[in-house]
Amino acid sequence: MLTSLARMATTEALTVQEAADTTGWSPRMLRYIERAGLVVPPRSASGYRLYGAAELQRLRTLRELLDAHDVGLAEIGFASRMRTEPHLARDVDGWLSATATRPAEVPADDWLRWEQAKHTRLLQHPEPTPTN
Amino acid sequence: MLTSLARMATTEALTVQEAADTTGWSPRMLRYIERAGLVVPPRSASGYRLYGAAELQRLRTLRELLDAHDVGLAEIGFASRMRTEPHLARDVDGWLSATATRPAEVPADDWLRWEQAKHTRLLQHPEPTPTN
DNA sequence: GGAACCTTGACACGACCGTGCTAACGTCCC
DNA sequence: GGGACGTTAGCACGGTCGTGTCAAGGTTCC
Repeated sequence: MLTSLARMATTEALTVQEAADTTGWSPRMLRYIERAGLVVPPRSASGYRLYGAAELQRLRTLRELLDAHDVGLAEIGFASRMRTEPHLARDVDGWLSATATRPAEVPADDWLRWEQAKHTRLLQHPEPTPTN
Repeated sequence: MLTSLARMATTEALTVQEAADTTGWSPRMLRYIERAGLVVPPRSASGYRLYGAAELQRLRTLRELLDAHDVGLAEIGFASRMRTEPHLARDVDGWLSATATRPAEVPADDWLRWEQAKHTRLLQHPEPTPTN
């Protein structure tokens, strides 16, 4: 609307609904995203969220990020944790670096089978049927 | 039991139940963990899971990892994804590096408030009460 | 050949994720 | 002062996570 355009020109900040309109997120999700600590807009004196150009950009790229790869807000929230908690990052990376159960005595075709299964990031299609 | 000890000495591999007993996980969880691609033991000709020393060690350290920090299997599964999918890692790290909505015009105490909120990894205690 | 184990598959369940909607109440602005 | 909008809190709902349990069927081994 004209009002929003006017305010944008003057105060350089949008309200939730306006930000929602220009980013494709719903107001509900904008609050949720804030809650997850991913995009936290400043507030007006009376508590209104004020989305500036920076936040809008961030929201759009966030959407692209989620759409591109199959990830959720929780996941990138976790990634964020990994950078702010070096303690955590060290342990997790350390564990993952331990070359998971070195596959030396694996029959080679079995290896291949579970290797593919592993690439289906988590549970998905079951079909393995254990050769019985 | 004696049986398991005997087999361990000879074939160097434990069955699910035995592995469960020595690692503290339940058999159910061992299968779940395998499904998540975190610890995948080789199989016997007839399909039995064979947990060797490497897997057992891995299972114990995994437990420590989860207990130490507040993380779940899904999370470290995601961390694993980050290392095997550089495409993903690049995008996520890139997004996080964008110093989230530079807090220049934030009233400094507000900043502090949402900064702490962010550290409650995701939703938790609500109390903020927006200064109204 | 039978007991004790293994396998997969499924139901169940509480907790959280992602989302929408409604309620109750404050703010903005004409 | 009233309407359009903001704020939070809450219910709801399908989906996933982390678990347990139980069923149906193969294996091991005495």
